[in-house]
Amino acid sequence: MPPPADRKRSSRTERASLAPSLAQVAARAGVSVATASRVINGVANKATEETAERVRAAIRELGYRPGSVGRALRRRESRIVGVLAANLANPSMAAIASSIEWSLRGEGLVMSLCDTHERADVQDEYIREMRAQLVRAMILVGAVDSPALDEARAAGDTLVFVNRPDPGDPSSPYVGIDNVGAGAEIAEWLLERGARRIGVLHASLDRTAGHWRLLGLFDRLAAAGVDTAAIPCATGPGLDHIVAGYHAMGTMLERPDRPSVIVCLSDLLAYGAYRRAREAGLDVPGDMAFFGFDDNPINPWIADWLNSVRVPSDDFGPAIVGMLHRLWDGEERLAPLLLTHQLTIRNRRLPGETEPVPGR
Amino acid sequence: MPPPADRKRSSRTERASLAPSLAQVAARAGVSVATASRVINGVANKATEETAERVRAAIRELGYRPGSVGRALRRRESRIVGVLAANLANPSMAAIASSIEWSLRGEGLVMSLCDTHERADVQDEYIREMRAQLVRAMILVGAVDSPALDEARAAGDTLVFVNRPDPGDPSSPYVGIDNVGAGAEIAEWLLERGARRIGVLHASLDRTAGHWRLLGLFDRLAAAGVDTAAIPCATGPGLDHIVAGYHAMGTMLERPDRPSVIVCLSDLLAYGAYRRAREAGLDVPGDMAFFGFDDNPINPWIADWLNSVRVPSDDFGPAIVGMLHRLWDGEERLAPLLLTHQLTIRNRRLPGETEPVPGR
DNA sequence: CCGCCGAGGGAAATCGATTACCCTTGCCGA
DNA sequence: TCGGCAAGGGTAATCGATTTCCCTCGGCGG
Repeated sequence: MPPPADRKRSSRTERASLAPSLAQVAARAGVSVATASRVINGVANKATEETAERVRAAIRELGYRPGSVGRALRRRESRIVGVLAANLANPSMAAIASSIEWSLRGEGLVMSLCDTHERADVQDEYIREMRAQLVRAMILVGAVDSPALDEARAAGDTLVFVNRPDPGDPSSPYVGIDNVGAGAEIAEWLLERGARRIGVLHASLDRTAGHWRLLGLFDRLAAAGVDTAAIPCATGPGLDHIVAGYHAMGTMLERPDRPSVIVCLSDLLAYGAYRRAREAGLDVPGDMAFFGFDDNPINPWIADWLNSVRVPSDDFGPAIVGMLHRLWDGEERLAPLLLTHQLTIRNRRLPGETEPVPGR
Repeated sequence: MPPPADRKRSSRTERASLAPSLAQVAARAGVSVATASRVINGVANKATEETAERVRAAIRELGYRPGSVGRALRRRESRIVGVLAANLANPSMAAIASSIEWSLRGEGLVMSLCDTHERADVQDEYIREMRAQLVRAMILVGAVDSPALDEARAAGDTLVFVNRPDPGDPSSPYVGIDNVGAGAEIAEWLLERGARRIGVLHASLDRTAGHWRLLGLFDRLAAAGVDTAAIPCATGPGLDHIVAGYHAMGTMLERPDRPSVIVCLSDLLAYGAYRRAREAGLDVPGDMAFFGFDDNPINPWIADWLNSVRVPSDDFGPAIVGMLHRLWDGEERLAPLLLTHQLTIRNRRLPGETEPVPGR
């Protein structure tokens, strides 16, 4: 609640022309506002074709467009969909947001985009504001646990969780990729190639996609008899994955058993690690191979040293909108929707490893 | 106007709990809605401290928050600011959008983000929708000429143009960088180094930042006696700068007088060109030096071959919000606000050029 | 001829917050 | 003592669109 609120915007209130209202349309067409409204909304058996045409003509002549605010007030639901992203600086989240925006537009909806910066208090503030806007749904791309989130869930708001399941209720609608499976695929590839000296770089593992990616990676390796406890892991401080990757790589390079394959739990970590490795005089990918996750669209252009798991950013929008429709249609328990990822290998050679195991 | 409109959302209308209204707060505090409203908005001399405290207590107990929709309807102005970006897939625009979002949040405003895809019809649709939402302002990051834009300007809406001036009125409020100056700085650097074999890659030059960058570059070169008409320029089709850069580079490589320095009018063009050059067997930056514009934040990490002009993305939000306040305060003719860019040189060596001219 | 039904359409309530306008009380100066 | 004024607060209009009632008119079956 902003206590004083600046009230000095008066000079600007004198807008040149106000948008025409439904009342003006009705007057011009010689009908009541009720009838005009019904024509606009296509209510059947409520107007002669001739009447309807008069209304439509008036709309055209005045350049009328229904005011979203009045409509939202009455319907108790606006045409806005709130999208709360944990970190817009991450290009993969930005790409997902962009995909969502485009799909919403196809439905006549508008995206309101917020960056929670992974902070519960900021997320709370935005959730409350979105609810005050009577948004039609909220899409949380990387949600954190917070009181307002609980309120929204309890109030029966339409919520879709993306990339990270609802921290407060695992059964909430979810769209993402199979992070465990993706981790396992990298493990599989490394096993086939006989990679031994593996290292892992990660940022926060608390409730993040990274947690599951690591799980899938290690489970598959362990199942093949690898002692995963002996695999060196490094991390770095901070929310910025690039910087974290840079520092984590610094730690990794100090180890006596320096790995030759670095699996980074996100592309950004790999970017930071890449620079650190090169500063240390290493040749990439000659001396060290890298794996990432997300497969940023720029990788094929300027980072062909990076193998990664492609996340189908463009599929998120349609998938999420589809899920929204099913929720609005009253479907209750929606199974998590896992989009298909794809292991993208740009660099097959592993530095200084034993010979590849012949194809099975 | 969507003709039929699906009316099947009934099952979902049964929200569990409705948000409390001002009337409920007033009732609980034992005052009228008018008084409650005035307490909330901090109207002076309209309530005893004791009364005000009762209202505040009721607000706390009910968890009340003013509904933005009712307020917007009455005030004829919502707390939303529409941001229309020409291309969100471009990380530099996404970074600017992110900066704007963060600054708006500091003002208690909410960003509604739209991607116009450089299309006038999409921009029109969004502008009309934003106006129907009674947005407090619209920020156009790369506007194109369109009818609805004219309407908005004529109606006296608060508009701020970013990166690309208002195509319909050069005197509209503008925030950007000095593209001409930035182009000139690159020219200056090239002249100092004695670079001769220069090539230029560009996408559309129609009313874009690239147009001014090229102008600054060529003017400065021409002033130093270089025959700019002889400088090879190449372009590629499409809206995606990366792909355009890739194809443009293909064209450039076919020329007999292959340049050794490529100035790309955006970083993305450089990314595409980089891959094409490497596919042709060139070593970058050994065989070919690259200049870009925007200086994507990931450059220092994974693209240290690229010299670029840093655009201060983080400064856009504060600058734009500052401009909004001056507009709301009634200031009329705001001079264009040019943020300070910076030439970032990561690679000083020019391949196969004559010796650098000794420092002047 | 009566009752009923459907089509066509209008009047007014409604959503939630703001605000113009009005009323009362107490105090102070003339 | 009276007028005026400021503080404190309530009533109701208002913003724009939707929607619930309600009314009228024709036609049709009984």
